[in-house]
Amino acid sequence: MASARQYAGGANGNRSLERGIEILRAFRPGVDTLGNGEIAERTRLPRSTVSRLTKTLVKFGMLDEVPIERNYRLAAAVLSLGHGFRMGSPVLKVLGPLMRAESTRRRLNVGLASGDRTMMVYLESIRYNPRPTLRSIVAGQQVPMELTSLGRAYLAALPDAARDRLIGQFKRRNAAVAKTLNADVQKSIRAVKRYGYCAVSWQPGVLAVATPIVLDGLPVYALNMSMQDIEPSEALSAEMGEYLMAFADRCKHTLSGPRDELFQA
Amino acid sequence: MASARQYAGGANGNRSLERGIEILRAFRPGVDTLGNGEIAERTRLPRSTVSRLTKTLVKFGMLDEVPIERNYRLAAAVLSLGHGFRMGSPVLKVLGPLMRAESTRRRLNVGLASGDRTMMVYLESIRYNPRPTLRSIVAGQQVPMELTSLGRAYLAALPDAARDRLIGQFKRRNAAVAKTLNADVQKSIRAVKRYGYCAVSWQPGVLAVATPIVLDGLPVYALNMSMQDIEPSEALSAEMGEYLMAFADRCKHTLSGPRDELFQA
DNA sequence: TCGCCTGATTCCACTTAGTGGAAATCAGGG
DNA sequence: CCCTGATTTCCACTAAGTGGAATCAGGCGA
Repeated sequence: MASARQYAGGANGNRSLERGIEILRAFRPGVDTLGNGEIAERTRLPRSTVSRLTKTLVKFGMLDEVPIERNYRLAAAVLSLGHGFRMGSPVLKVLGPLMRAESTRRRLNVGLASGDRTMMVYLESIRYNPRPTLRSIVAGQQVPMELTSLGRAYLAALPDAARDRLIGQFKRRNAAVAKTLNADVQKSIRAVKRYGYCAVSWQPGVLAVATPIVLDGLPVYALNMSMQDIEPSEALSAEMGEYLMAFADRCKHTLSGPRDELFQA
Repeated sequence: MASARQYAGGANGNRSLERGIEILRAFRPGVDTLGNGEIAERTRLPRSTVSRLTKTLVKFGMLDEVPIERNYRLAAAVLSLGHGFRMGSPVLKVLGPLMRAESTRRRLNVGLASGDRTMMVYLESIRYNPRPTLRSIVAGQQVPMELTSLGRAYLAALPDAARDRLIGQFKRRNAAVAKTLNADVQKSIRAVKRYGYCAVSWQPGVLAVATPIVLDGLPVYALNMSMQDIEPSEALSAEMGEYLMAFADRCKHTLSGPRDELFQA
């Protein structure tokens, strides 16, 4: 007898699809391959259900089987989707070239990100290096929202309800440091509201500043600049903040110019 | 009364999940945003069903709503998945650095791709340019399997059944040129089997050569080299073929060395 | 080599979750 | 303000999905 608890089905969504997506999301950087058992544990789904869903995901190209180890890894189709996302993003289309030029001009890293649950996802992260061949561009990398300037700038621009919901999740996730962390987050958010940007050094020797980009009818983005192998200081923060705000102004100007292009092909 | 035709459900898969994935796949480069109506047309699904599934996809971060136009676009989470795929790919982990070095050394484009349905998907495409700042790396781009050296090398290495299924799809898709195209494809496949690689010029002024990479327990990959703004010729094909085969040998050697690393973290 | 043992897959009766046509709602333009 | 075209919600229906139990496969130790 199925003891299944109710799923508020009907018009509210689709349970199987939700579960399938959760399975895909169980594959994060660091966990390259997962077997049905591990997936079942992580997603807290019955094993038979997982078995069926992974089969479907394989059939539709989202997962590859690794028969030798009886497990799965993400398949090439997810990369196409990611590429589609980047190509379809009007903001990236406009800001990408500007960001690359600015990275070279200022000799620092420039990034554009948006939120996904409790993480920030880089649409593009341009890693500056004095040697041109060592510069690189990364897309899709995740960084924690509550610990980074990027995430805090994003939070500052979010509608109150959404922000509060997220902050609740940070607390639940890491109750130990919730107090002090929350204070830091609030401070950054106030900084964004007052000065337009916030500065955070969450990795030793790295200083980052970030500012939100808000466009009507589009998700909130955050733009950052960062340098590594430096000594974080007030003065440096202020200087990078200047650069960032000047750049963000140019970005917003460019974005608001041919606004139609944002929504047309 | 639901006139729904049977879906061979049960152990064979999950219909809702299939449909949800098809909706995501409807967003291809070129179609940045889609409304529920267009999605319904393209996927041939009932509108109410699409409405429910898109709602779920939004809730789980795979789609963003564009309320102003009442439609959807791919969301940041798909980019994370793509990044996860790249980070989790043991082959790319090993070959990426080699490919970048080889691109610089030989002054040409180097790419690694795998198949997704009837398209090839670049895990990495390194675009050589004399000016280092203009070099770029792209991931996730799709190119047609039957028209490219990449795709034909891939086909040549596929198990017979899978290859025949795909060739059937090419024919169905474009019955007009099926004859001549099929001959070309077969010729390329024979070239791969005889010489290890095939050469194709499917874009004017661009010549590409490709060879398959087959590893036990992993999907088939194809490695290519290409040059643009040149005059395709037999001699050039042969030269690039030499380079490619030499490089592929090094790749295979590197891959088979620490084989464990392919499957371990 | 053989048989245990762990984990994946398939089976199957149950019923909930999903379906799709129709009605209601919404947004936008004339 | 009403009309129009599209989208969302409603709702009765039942097929599709579910999950526990049985079966199967494959690796390991004896």
